[in-house]
Amino acid sequence: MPELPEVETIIRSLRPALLGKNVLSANLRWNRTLMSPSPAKFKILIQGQQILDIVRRAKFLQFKLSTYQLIIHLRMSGDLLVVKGGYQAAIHDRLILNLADETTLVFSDPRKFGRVWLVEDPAEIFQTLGPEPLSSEFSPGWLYAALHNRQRQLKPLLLDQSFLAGLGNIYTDEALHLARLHPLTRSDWVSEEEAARLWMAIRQVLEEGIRRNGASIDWVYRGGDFQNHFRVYGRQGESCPVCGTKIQRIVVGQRGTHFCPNCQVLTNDQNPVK
DNA sequence: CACGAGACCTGTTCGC
DNA sequence: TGCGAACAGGTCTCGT
Repeated sequence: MPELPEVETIIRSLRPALLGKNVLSANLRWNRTLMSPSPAKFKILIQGQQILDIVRRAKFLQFKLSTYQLIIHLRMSGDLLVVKGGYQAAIHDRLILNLADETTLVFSDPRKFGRVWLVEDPAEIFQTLGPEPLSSEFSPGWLYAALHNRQRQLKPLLLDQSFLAGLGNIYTDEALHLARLHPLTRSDWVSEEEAARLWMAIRQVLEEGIRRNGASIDWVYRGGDFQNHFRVYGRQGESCPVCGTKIQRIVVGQRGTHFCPNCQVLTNDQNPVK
């Protein structure tokens, strides 16, 4: 699914097209997309709501409306697009919002994992999220302390949204390679210097992802071009851009994990997490 | 607390 | 060509 940079890119494209617009009606085409309230209530409550602002929290899109907030998580295959003029629903459309001025906001999601909420206050949805990696709250010192609070493998820990909010499978692999840390490294074995490197790497890959308008892989094309600049993700068998060693793919926590066995050496292999 | 497996879903690509 | 397996940007729940 989209990770932080893809969500950020989508929001930046939606904002100018949607701010100030009123919602006329909603067409929910797959009930399980909607977490709350009930479909009937949702259709009534969202009518007449004006879109005042659209912001991002972790991988969630947060639409601030007149009274309520529309919260959307795109999960693996969700996408949002704005169509001007008449719109004919397509096969994978799960929620369609008809807006003023012949404008349509379409939530398309082939795999049906995406979720939508309409709430007065999203605090409950966000309450378990860790810090934003691009905020000042996320500092090298915080990261070092947080890593030492746990005994987890780095890769699954960085994917854990309650630890740090926004990284997904691609940017985690990219950040670990840039930081020269093996995905299975024990979090509490990371030195201060390594933590600082990881902090810098996370910032750098996310910022580059945003600068390149995100990554588009598979058939879910969103226009970004970060996929052409991956260091290791999906490049198993190819040469490491730093040292030329063949990039390896292993499975960690049921996620494909890509790394350079020469640049990213496991220093605690005598003391694995499990 | 930490991990692995299974579930939720559909579509594409890979391997024989 | 065909067909099943493997795989995909995420997250939740359960058992150990």
